[in-house]
Amino acid sequence: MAEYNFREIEQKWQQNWKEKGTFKAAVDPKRPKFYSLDMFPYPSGAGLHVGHPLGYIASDIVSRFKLLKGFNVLHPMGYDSFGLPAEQYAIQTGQHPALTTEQNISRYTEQLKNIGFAFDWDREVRTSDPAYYKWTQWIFMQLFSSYYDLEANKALPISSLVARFEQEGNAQVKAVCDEDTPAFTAAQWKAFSTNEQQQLLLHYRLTFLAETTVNWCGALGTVLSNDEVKDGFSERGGHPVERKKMMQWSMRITAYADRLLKGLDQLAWSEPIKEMQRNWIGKSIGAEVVFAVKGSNQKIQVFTTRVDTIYGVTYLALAPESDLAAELITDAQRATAEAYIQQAKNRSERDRMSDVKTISGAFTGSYAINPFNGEEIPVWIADYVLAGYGTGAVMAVPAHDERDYNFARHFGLEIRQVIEGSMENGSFPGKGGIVINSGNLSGLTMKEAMNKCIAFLEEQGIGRGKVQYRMRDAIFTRQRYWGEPLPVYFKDGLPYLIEEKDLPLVLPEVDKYLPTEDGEPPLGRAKDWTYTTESGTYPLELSTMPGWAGSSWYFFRYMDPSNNNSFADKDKTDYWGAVDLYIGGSEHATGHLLYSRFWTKFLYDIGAVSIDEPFQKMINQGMIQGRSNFVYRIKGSNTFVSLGLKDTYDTSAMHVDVNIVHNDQLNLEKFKAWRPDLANAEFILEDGKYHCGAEVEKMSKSKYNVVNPDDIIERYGADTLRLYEMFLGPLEQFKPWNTNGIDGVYKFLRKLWNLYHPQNGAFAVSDAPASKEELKALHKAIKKMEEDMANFSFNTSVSSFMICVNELTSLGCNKREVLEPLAILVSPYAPHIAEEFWALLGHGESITKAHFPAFQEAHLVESNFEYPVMINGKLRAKLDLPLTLTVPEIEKAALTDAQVQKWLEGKAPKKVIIVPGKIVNLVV
RNA sequence: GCCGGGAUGGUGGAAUAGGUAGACACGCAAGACUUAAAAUCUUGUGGCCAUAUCGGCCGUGCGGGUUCGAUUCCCGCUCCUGGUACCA
Repeated sequence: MAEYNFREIEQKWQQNWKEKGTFKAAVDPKRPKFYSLDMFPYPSGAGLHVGHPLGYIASDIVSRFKLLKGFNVLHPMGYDSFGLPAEQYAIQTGQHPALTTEQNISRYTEQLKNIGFAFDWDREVRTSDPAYYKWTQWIFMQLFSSYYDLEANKALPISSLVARFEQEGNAQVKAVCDEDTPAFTAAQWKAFSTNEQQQLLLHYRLTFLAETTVNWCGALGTVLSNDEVKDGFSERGGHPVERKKMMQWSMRITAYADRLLKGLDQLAWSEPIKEMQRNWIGKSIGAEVVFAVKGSNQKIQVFTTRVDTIYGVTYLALAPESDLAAELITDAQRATAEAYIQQAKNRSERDRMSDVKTISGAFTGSYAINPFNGEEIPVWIADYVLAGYGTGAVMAVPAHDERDYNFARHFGLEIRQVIEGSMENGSFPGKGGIVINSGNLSGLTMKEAMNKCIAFLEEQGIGRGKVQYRMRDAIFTRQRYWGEPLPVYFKDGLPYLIEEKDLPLVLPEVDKYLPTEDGEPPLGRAKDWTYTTESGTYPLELSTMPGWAGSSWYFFRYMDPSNNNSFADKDKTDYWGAVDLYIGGSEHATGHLLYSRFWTKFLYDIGAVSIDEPFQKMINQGMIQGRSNFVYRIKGSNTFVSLGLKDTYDTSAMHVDVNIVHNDQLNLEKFKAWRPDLANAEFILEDGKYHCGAEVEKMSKSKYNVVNPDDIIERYGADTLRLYEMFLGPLEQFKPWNTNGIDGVYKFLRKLWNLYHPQNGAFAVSDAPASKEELKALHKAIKKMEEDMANFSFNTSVSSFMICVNELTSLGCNKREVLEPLAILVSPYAPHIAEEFWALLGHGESITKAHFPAFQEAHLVESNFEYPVMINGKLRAKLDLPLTLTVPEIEKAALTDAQVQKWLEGKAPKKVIIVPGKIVNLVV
């Protein structure tokens, strides 16, 4: 083979890996394991673009590096194949989502295989495969059959809870349950009907059916979770979303809030992602205080983080949505207050969010009693109070809270300072100050006052210390077709699990993928969507699971993908353990990454797995943005002006396909062929070239800036694509895609090829021993690669390969002693060409079975160092000196140097700083 | 508003236990090869000044500080970017 023929080489080795099963992983207790995982993709109809493989290439490099280091590597790939786009497409075209999904998966798989990943394809999983979702349904069943025990601080079987109820009722049971769970004795429990008992158990189950306020998206006909809604619009499709009360399945993720929070400390994730999760969980420590209402037996419960400022409370504020607000309105205030509630309700979520500045509210006419000093304080309705957080009521302390302050100023309410400090600039939180004007709390610090207040509240039975979370329980149902059916049937209106032997509950066929005429989800159209038990035939649940169900545990399934008796064999999950490296986008910070942690902790609690955090180390790759190119058309003509001249004409910019532009220069022939109306286009050029304008935008078809990896591979090969994606910049950084530098990487591979093919393209290596310089060039690269692997700094490794190859080329190196380790070194980045070299060098086995070359410091040891000599902070001379010199010897050498003496002008330096092996610095 | 991340040549980027700023690559320019183009190779390439030589000055978003020495540490800003938001 004369030239570097990447097409032939890459096809050959991809075929070889497949035939030999090179990347098959298997449990092997003798070798240390390494689990390298990518966030599996949703197979969209648009196919893979160059942004997708970025993270996969990085994890592939790490995986191949770990193989060379002797690890047993698990590196799988699969598809998150349930989802909205396939269903929307089904609604439009009638094509079954399974078919669309199948086609998209084939396309993705083909594209991925072209890049030469070291995936064990035998372990591929698909969340929409019944053999897979059988176990998603099984996990759901375990959640339904469990409750969270606060004493054991873990999930326990619901049967043990029932046993306790039979013994002692629920008064002493410390478990996570709904706020409105009634108290009952053992005798009462036994007297309840089965229905009543089941109803009560739903208050405790880790997945439960309850009326919840949900994000309803009418256009999509389904409920969405908070993280699927952005600014009042659906994340997919951008349709408006409204708040609506509906019967929904929920997951009691809040039971795990504290463990999810604490677990973060042990994880090697980036600080921003951990911080996002902390904010999302939103733990606040405070107190619940009950205010009596004057002349009524109504009570107002508030949550506050600053109970120490209780003497500064000058009004209470209720959310307009709260039922209590409506009840507390007196006749005198009825007209204005009810009008206000109506007005607040009519304002959409979005209005309320975008318009934060306007202060509005209404007085109810009622007064509450401050339990600490008996003061009467007015009760207001205010839309800055959110129904969904805490109790939907706040105690307002205008002196020490900015929102309360603004509200009080606006409505002329009292502002009473209770923390030492200056009110000159309005309210201040005063967290470090001393409490004043507060009866027996005066003189205490915030912490002391809080403790005293909480003790008082608990003693009086009118409140308690409380931890409040921002995170809500996760809604677990979607009124859609293309998802996992819930393994639940209804008897007397109450949910029951189907039997485990009947799993999987397979998604039924329907005639259309739309809701039924009476508004039921699409499964309402299925024939015989019922479940038969000994006692009769009952309707099955019509909703399906959300997109995050299948992705919350897929990392376990890879360990044992075809097991039909359990979701994964315990011996296997014990061996592979937690993911050692997880690479994916940061957009899943609060969704997928939180749900996966939750399910893993639950599976740990029930003894199904031995780890309680799924992802030990995570790297978030930055998004690849599009880089659009523009041409400038003279208005009303078919003439296009090059970038530099566009302002001398009256032009309008037009997006041009980036695939017919190279290094920002337009290929005129391809441009004319691009669209029929451009066939007779004319150009005004600069220096004979047409320069295009460029801008960074999102990658999108309409902007003609989508770059497909297949095109790059066709032109340069997969090894070039892999190297170039890494060379583009740090993995975690957001960066626009542009192919401007790709030629350099391609050139590098050809130079590398030439090292092994020195004359007339014929392969030849010499067995002569390598020179000192040759070994030095090699070992510099080995050292750099090892360091970079530890820091996930892939771009700098590519540079170091280039330096190494440049040096070896100028040394004319052709020694096996250097070229053999060099092939191993580059093999994680450019596996195809490396395999080819390895075979040419006479090895029968894949290069992935080789050992990473051992770095030898001895090859880098220098005898001399060129000292920079700085005089008054400026570089003035360089001195080549032996590294064995002592500090006084270096000083002497520096001071006698002619160049240095010139700058010293005969004066003796005031100060001499010498760092051996680094620098000489003289101060005059 | 709050919480993160960032700003270095024409471009992507490199260098932080403080120690020669601009590695590597692209682009550009000049040259070689060629009928020509492509490809390839060689040389140069931060800015300004300079008798264009010796060389000098300025330079890592802006303004200060610490230090013999700061892209790196500290203080105060500007801009870009991600997340989140009337969270009590």
